[in-house]
Amino acid sequence: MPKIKLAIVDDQVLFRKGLKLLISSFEEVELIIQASNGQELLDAIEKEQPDVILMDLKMPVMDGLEATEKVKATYPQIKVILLTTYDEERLINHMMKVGANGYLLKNEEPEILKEAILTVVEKEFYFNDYVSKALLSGMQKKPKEIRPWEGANNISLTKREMEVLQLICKEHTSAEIASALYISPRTVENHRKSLLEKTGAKNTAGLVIFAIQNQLIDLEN
Amino acid sequence: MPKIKLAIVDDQVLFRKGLKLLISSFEEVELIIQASNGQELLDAIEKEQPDVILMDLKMPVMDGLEATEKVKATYPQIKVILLTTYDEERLINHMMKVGANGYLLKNEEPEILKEAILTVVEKEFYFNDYVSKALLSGMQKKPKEIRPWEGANNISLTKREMEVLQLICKEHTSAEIASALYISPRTVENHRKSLLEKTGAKNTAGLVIFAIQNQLIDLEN
DNA sequence: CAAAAAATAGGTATTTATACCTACTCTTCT
DNA sequence: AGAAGAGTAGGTATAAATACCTATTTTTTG
Repeated sequence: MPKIKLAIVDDQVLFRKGLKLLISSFEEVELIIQASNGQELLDAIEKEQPDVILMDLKMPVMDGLEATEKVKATYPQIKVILLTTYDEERLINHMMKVGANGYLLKNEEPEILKEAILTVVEKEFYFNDYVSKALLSGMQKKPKEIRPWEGANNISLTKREMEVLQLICKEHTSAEIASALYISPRTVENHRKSLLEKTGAKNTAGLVIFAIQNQLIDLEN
Repeated sequence: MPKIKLAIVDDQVLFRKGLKLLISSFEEVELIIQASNGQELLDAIEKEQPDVILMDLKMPVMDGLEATEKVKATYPQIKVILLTTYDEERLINHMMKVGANGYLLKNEEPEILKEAILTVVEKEFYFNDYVSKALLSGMQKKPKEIRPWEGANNISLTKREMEVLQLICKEHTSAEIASALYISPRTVENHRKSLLEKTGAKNTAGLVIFAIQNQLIDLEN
């Protein structure tokens, strides 16, 4: 069984040296690249591709997020584990978006590091409890924003109006919405009318803007 | 140490009975509610609140997602584990959004079920590999769908098209845009036409979505 | 239970948007 | 010099959205 080829990217020399020593005690892992920033890493992986990259989040020249994105664009098969000092929940969502396969606190035990490396190779991802919890709380609607269309602006849309609005944002015509909801096109037009009145929009464009500003629709899908 | 109070919600009687028997072998857990749909559950938890709810995703009257949302609105401390037959990746994101604490396939081993129940009580969430992987792939930008109109397609709007698009997003009609730009309404319609063609939008709503996704307009103003 | 709100749907009319054309001028690029 | 694209504008249609109406049924709420 071939060893897992590893790259370390961190601007702190001492941290790299320590990590190198630590990793030399893992029989399954072989350190092939050491870089002090994202640019150095990108230059190095052109010659030889590692299986896993341990990447510091905060680095000069090119930070971990940017570097991860670029690595993944060219070598999607390389697994990237991001390292950071703090448990920055708000960053985790963004990390995952750039394509990182895992996330690890720098003050974890060496066994956890080893487990993370082996896990990303085997399962494509490594999620510890920090990440899972952050992902969860990041995704879940906060009590306040469960119904964002109620409250602040004091505009409350009915269930039907919401459905119609969402279909409008998916570029459907009144007739199409009518068949989708099994109601008359005239009824849809009534809903459109009250949507225009309630939101103060002048036309369909205004309705879409309203929906997006109030996060009533999911731009991703 | 008090037992964990559990509720089961599933429309299939046989499944409920089987689950009940299974759970009776867990010393840490006590089954206090059985319901066959979301509405029954909501009625039942008014009298006594469980610690954990095992909820089927597909149910008549009120499905698992809707029921989860309603339970969480009133009793955010109750942990909800959603059960489903298939590994429906595309649903997982939505499940988490309504506030579920975990997600489990119905064909898991009993030990996994027990682990899931104990884990949600202890850690607020239970993520198995299915979920983690789905979450990850759901969040990561797919190379192809990052921005279909950027890169490969390389949609580039002309100066005029951009101006027209921005005015469309400000809820102006073609006639209004024409006077604003001192050109004929017909010309504006030509620009609209090429905007629809270039962006692949079906109508004004699609144009607005495009403009926002590509940050061509400022949502604040 | 009565009142209010929501959802339903029809009539009629006008305004806007979209489709499919042609065609001229001007600049830019090869 | 010729081609290509951008910007301009007109004709003729149809499709869709919007404006005002009335009116019934169902659901929610006080």
